[in-house]
Amino acid sequence: MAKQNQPTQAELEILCVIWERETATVREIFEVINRRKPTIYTTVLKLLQIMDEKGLVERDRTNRAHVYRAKIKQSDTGKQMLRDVVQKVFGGSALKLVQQVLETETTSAEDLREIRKMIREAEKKGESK
Amino acid sequence: MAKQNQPTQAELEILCVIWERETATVREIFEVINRRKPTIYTTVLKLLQIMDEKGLVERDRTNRAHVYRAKIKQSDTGKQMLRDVVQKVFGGSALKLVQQVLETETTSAEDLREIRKMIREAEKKGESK
DNA sequence: TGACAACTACGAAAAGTTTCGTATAAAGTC
DNA sequence: GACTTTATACGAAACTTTTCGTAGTTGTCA
Repeated sequence: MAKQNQPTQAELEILCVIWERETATVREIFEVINRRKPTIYTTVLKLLQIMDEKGLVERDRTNRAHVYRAKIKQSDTGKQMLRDVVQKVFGGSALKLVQQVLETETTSAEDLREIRKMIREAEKKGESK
Repeated sequence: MAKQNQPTQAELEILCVIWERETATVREIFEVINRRKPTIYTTVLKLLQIMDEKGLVERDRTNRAHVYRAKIKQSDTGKQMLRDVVQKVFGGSALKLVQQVLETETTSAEDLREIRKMIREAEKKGESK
């Protein structure tokens, strides 16, 4: 089932790192995060333990250094967060949101082509209904 | 100047209501929010006072019931939030985000046409550089 | 004017999140 | 084997955010 367990800010930071590399140990995650923002090792560790309890990640304890893996998908998390943003600040309009993104983020030519393609598909889907 | 003062969850909830009606009293905001989630009047009041201090809203105190108005724009807040989401869960790719939105939210035919237009513009902008 | 209703102010409790220190165990090194 | 390094566990402090109760003020109306 779905979750009411959305990750907090710090948890998201950590999930990010895990998502990028499929699997990670505390030390690996710590290295990355510590580079961006000086942090203490056990803080990351503790957070991961909490995330484990919450079911956001799972861990393989066979080796001394436990290996973590995300239990929630990046795309689901993104979906949820976007749903929130659309709802709260774009009054439910996906259009306005996309508009905002295209204005704000620099988007490469390939990406734009890609988005075009997606729109075609979305239109097709719409017609068939 | 820009702000590091992003609204918290509850504050956003309130901002939403204000954005929708330009201007609002505590009672009006309370009514709306209380409908969604039973709340106590003074909780909303307190939050608004805090938001005032933070500069998220401003208030006209001439009448007994103060009239609040958002001091940060909905679009700026949206921008900021999207920047976060793009960064954190879509690895900085606006494409992936748009993709997600088009898959998730139902988007009307007109909206799709509109998005198309925006892409043309984005492409033009890209070329000119 | 007196009683009541609707407001603001605000401190402090409660809840949620993040950070940090200490204890303890396993691995590696000389 | 003793020493150093690198792990996990975990409680509790520190912060942040949200909720709530109480006090005091102002307007209304009979």
